[in-house]
Amino acid sequence: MDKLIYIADDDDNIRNLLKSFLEREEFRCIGFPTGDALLEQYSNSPCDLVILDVMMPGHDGFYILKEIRKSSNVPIIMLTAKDSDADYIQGLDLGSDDYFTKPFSPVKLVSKVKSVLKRQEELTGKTSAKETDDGLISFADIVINRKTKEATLSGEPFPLTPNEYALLTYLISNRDRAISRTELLDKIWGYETQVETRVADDTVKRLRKKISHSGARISTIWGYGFRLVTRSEEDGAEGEDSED
Amino acid sequence: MDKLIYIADDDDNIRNLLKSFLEREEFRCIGFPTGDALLEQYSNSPCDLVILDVMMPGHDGFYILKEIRKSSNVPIIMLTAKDSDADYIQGLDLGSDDYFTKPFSPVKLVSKVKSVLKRQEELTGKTSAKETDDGLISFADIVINRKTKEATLSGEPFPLTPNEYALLTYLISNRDRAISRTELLDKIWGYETQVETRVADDTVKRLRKKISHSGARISTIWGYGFRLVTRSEEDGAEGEDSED
DNA sequence: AATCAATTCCTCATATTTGCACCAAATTAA
DNA sequence: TTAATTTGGTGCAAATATGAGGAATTGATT
Repeated sequence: MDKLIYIADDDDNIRNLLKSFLEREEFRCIGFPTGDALLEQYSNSPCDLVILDVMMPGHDGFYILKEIRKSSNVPIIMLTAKDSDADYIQGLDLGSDDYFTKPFSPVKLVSKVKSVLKRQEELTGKTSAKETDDGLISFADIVINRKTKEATLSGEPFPLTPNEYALLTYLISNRDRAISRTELLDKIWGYETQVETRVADDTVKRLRKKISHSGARISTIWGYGFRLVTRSEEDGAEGEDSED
Repeated sequence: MDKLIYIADDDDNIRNLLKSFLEREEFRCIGFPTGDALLEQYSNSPCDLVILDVMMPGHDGFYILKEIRKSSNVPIIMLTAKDSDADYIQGLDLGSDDYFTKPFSPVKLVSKVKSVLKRQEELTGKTSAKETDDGLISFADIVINRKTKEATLSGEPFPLTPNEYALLTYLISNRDRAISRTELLDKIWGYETQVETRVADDTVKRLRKKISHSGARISTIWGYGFRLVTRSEEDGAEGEDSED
């Protein structure tokens, strides 16, 4: 996973507690005794998630939150001691942020961190190129909106099932290479699922039918997997390098 | 300030240039590679100002301008590559608020954006797509007052239960994206893990019934979750939901 | 205790998606 | 060429997702 988390809390105990729990889950953590210190570090070198206590020496957590929000949409989890703070937070339009009221369960916080990061990844995806930071990715005349989970073909709505959506998004994000069946099964169906190898072919088949009138085509790499190509460059390169 | 600006330009460089300049001034920006993509997004979730390039793949900026003007008086700034009066006049007659000829100064564009928005605010009071300073957020003909926790529909009082209120508020403040069930459970019910429950569906069900006579609709993203859209433009695009 | 509103749970009906079997077609190897 | 393997298409059944109605539960108030 390898995500970097900044934690600001003036209480050493809480900071270290959080660190140990998060590091046990393979997160990298840096703690700060004040929000200002965190902010300073963040502006030099951003991280993947921020945990902010509300009450701290110097500027309070709300101030730091606002400052970070001026330049970043990094997920932020607030820690509050008082219920009144919690009320206040709920009144805010916090967007994708979360809050915890002390005392809280470190286990729950960790799982919250995980789910927040997962959600973030869902939205942002890890696309090589072409991704416009507004959540749109496209290939030929197909545009996928990661935010609304909608796809369009030449501007027309283009209904996709969940699996088809995941497959097409993955293909588009990896347009520059061929993808093996096993990789598709891993990434889209997950490691655990016990399904036939041919299920990927099934979804490819259905997706092919749907995009048959588009400028995109899923070419077969015989004995290996698939690759997304534009219809104009019909004969995509066959056997690329790595196989597995 | 917190205004939302949509930009349509097929040139990634220009789009990103504008975005960075505008975001530096605290505007929120979403870029689109085509006017059609912008139009689609706008109809689902309006913004406070639109910047349109004239020459784009698909429908050109003037067409998009006309389409937007059919339903909205949002300020629109046109970008044109040609320094011809025809463009200027045509643009003005169609109801654009201003135009810039490429190459233009980003600084000037930003100041124009500011002045146009200021004028707009003086004219229409507060018609921001986002939260206004007095704690009001709105969508279609629904207005929610976060301070008093009251809602109105077309000005009429609109009773909501606590869960319905939380759900609707969350949907409205995340109008630009689809929201998964697990996120709703997480945010509104506070469930950490994926419990097998359909409480979210239940509340969605009841909320749908209540807003059935409003301009808003909760569309289902099959296999994923929900998203708030306006009822008026589920028009041309029929199956505009049920995609994932 | 009785009542009421809000929420959750349950069941059923329906629609959609997905996995798989089976066979045909394509590709490779011999 | 033939045989073995891989891939693609059709159709169907199982699994899953959704929505509606209403019953059960909770919690507050009388």
